[in-house]
Amino acid sequence: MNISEYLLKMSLPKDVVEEIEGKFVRNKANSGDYLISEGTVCDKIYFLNKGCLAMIYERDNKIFVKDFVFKNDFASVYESFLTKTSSRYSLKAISECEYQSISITNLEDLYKKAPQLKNLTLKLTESIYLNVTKRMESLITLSAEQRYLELIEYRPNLLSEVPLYLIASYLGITDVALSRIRRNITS
Amino acid sequence: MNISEYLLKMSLPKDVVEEIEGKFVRNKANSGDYLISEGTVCDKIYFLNKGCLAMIYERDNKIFVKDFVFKNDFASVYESFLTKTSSRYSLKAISECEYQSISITNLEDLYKKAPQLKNLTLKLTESIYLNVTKRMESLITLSAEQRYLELIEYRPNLLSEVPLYLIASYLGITDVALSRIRRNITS
DNA sequence: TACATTTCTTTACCTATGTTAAGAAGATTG
DNA sequence: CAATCTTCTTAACATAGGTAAAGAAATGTA
Repeated sequence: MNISEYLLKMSLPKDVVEEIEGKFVRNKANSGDYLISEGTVCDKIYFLNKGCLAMIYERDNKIFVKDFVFKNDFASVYESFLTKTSSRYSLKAISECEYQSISITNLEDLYKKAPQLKNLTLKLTESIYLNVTKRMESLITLSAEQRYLELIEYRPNLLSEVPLYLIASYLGITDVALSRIRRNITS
Repeated sequence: MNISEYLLKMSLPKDVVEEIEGKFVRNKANSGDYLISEGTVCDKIYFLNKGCLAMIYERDNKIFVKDFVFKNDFASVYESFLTKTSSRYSLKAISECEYQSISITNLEDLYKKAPQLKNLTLKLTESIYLNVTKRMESLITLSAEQRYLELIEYRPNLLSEVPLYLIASYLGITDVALSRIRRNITS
């Protein structure tokens, strides 16, 4: 899947989609590469064609996973992108990736030519808002075990694509705690 | 402060602001009143002129506070509003409140007449996204005590306007745990 | 294939927070 | 003002999850 198919699904007209597609630059990343590094301003929006990304935050030898991005979805360090301030997160490839990206300048040009796109941006912002909200609710209302079960039900491919210590971090627990939880479940 | 002052600050032209203001209906609520009840669709956006609201979720005799709303800010059960599905949350007045509200129908009419307003909506969605994100980060990276200290620094008026057991819930802990934390701090 | 590195699991011990229950303090109502 | 209800604190005990360290398993590399 490429970005055109995605945009057509969102019922944008074909000519607009072609213009948008043209502004997106194709790229590859190896596992471990950083698309965005902590401390820099994220001035791009990415669309992931293949592979898996993690938005992470490193401190005191610990790693905090803010979110995962799977293929056929958009990615950006939105706080940095929206506020044009330097990002507290890195966007890191955790497998071999293929992606497309567009700069904020090109995106704003497109807004002028295709105002419908602003709707798309609004929808994307809404969609990531709904995601963060759901996750926050899980953190407050569920136990770590419940969150883990919910996660693998909701994103079954996660286990095969992402190392457990990153999943643990995403759940807000240590790898040791996750290991314990997994043992309890299988027994 | 009323909604006009707020909108003028966001540099919307005066005539647009007046039209918007006209579509907002003024209302009052007593402490304990529900503006929106769990299970209904939230089809309004509120602007709080006075008082304090809590977005809550009740289950098994427990109460989960999703967010507080203070005066001079907008409120809505956004997931319900955005997706037009029934809300899992209630919006409850926790003090004497005065507010203004606009229905989604009227809001969409305004979009047609004043497309700039869509920008405002985007900005609001972005702003609540930034809030939820910040809170989720706190939940993952900080201890309950750190979250409490951060909260009272960031929202110093909270302690005087909101009962502690609601603050505890917002922090993701019990009232008992918060009481312990407060004792440790003052000693 | 052998060695090195990364990821995962296990153990032992520690701490923060949950649960339940009781009482104190404060607020509300007849 | 007394009675009632709500909120806050404290105590005692239970449990989930953290920390550190070690080894096992898996993966990557010379």
